[in-house]
Amino acid sequence: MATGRTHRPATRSRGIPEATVARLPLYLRALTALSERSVPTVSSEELAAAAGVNSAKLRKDFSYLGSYGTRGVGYDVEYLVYQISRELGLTQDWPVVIVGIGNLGAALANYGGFASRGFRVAALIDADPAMAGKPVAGIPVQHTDDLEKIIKDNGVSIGVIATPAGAAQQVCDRLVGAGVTSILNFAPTVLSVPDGVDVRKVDLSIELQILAFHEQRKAGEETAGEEAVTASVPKNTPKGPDGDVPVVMPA
Amino acid sequence: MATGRTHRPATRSRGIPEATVARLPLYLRALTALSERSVPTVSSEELAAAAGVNSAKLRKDFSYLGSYGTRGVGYDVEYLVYQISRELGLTQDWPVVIVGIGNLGAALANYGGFASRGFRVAALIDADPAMAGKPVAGIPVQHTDDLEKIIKDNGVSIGVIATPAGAAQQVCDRLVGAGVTSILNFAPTVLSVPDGVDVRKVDLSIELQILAFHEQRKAGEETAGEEAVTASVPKNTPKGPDGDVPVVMPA
DNA sequence: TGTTGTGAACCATTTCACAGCC
DNA sequence: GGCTGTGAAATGGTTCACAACA
Repeated sequence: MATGRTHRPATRSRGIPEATVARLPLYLRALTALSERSVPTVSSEELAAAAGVNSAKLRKDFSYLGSYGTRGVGYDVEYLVYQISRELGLTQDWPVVIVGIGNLGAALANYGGFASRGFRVAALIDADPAMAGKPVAGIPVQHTDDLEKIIKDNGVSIGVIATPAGAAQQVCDRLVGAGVTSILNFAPTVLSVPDGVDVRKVDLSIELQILAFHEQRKAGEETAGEEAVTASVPKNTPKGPDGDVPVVMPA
Repeated sequence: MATGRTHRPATRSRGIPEATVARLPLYLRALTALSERSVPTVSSEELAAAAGVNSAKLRKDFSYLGSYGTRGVGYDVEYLVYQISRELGLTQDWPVVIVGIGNLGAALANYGGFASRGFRVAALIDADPAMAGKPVAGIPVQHTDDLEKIIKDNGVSIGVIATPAGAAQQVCDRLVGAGVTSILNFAPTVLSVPDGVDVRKVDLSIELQILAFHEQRKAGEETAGEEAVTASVPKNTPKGPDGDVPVVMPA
């Protein structure tokens, strides 16, 4: 969902399909759980079940990374955890700033899973002078005036926008101007960014509307007499990696 | 079970592609903004720009809904707003419950865009007895014990899960048992649900990891020639080839 | 034997390009 | 002349099915 032309045409063998990239975090999470239970190896079938995908897809996904499995046996859990982490760039530290410390921004700052995987909240930024200095999740909020300096001092390349929609584009422009090249946008707006900058968006309202669409169709289904089909609707939204079937996961 | 011969006859005529459905909310938002500015008509080019897609895609998307445009002129804004709203099921009221009123759940409850389009927060539910009765966003929190009753009394078919990961599956099971057929999951877990139940997930950590992947790639771009780590690397070595820092994540 | 890795078939989505209509 | 609506081509992603191999 990057905007416009992102990075490079040089379609090297190094090119991992976007759909695969989007599933790697899912595999990683399932693998981490296995690792914590000291499970040494896992088959594609088991891991796929834990990640909620089918095994053929998982094997194909892994084949883009290399041949990390052992035929007749499966995959070494620790080894895969490391390889996927490395592929995702999680073996390095990613300082992140959150801009807009309202309800949502504060919730994000407090979100634990944030820090756990190489991401570190380097700074919180808000436009309200009254918030300046107040600690949220143990981190003092800084004023928007210092945005550029904060970005540069901390070497931030990933920014999270949790401002109201009206402020989002302006904040985005400043982040990009200061050197941020990846943005996670929670504001309900389409952001416009130059080439080379990635934007991903998270939008509650859109997700609900998509659910409503399917919900409405389910309701109308009983009355639609012509279809003999339908023991199951095309559930499951093949948009990203889907949340669908199985299982597990502690903490 | 998902593995059985699932030869499902494709749902024809009424079948709007999932990718199109996922973009309708985007179009709707852009159209609503135009409507508020009293713009009477838009071309596919203009609307596409506002929604952040290209115009061919937009026209193709609209063609699945019907022929709502006028050649040589464009689309009537009000008319399209209505058609898309109807298609998405937003002309009816959708009572929603939020389960798990922590930082995130409270932020969601306070989120304005929620109520704006047919979605109404019918109840807030939390497992902590100490929260019971306390108002969040003007709505009193109710205890999990009453979950089933709340769902039924309010005719809720959409549930939002904002609990810790460990509680999510159990909450999900109870929601589904009580009649919920669409779930928006904020907990970092793969939920298992029966056929006919839709799950969409929103996962901050996954989004960041996807960004990190691209970010890493950008960084490696200038200094090309990344060495290929491949099958020649001995397995069972959770250590990188060279001095790479192997970060195996903690909880 | 059991399970991976992968061509090849299949399916979905995007993009192109232009005919059709205002 | 301008803009929509849509076949057809191109691209991207998923699933099948089986050979390779520890």
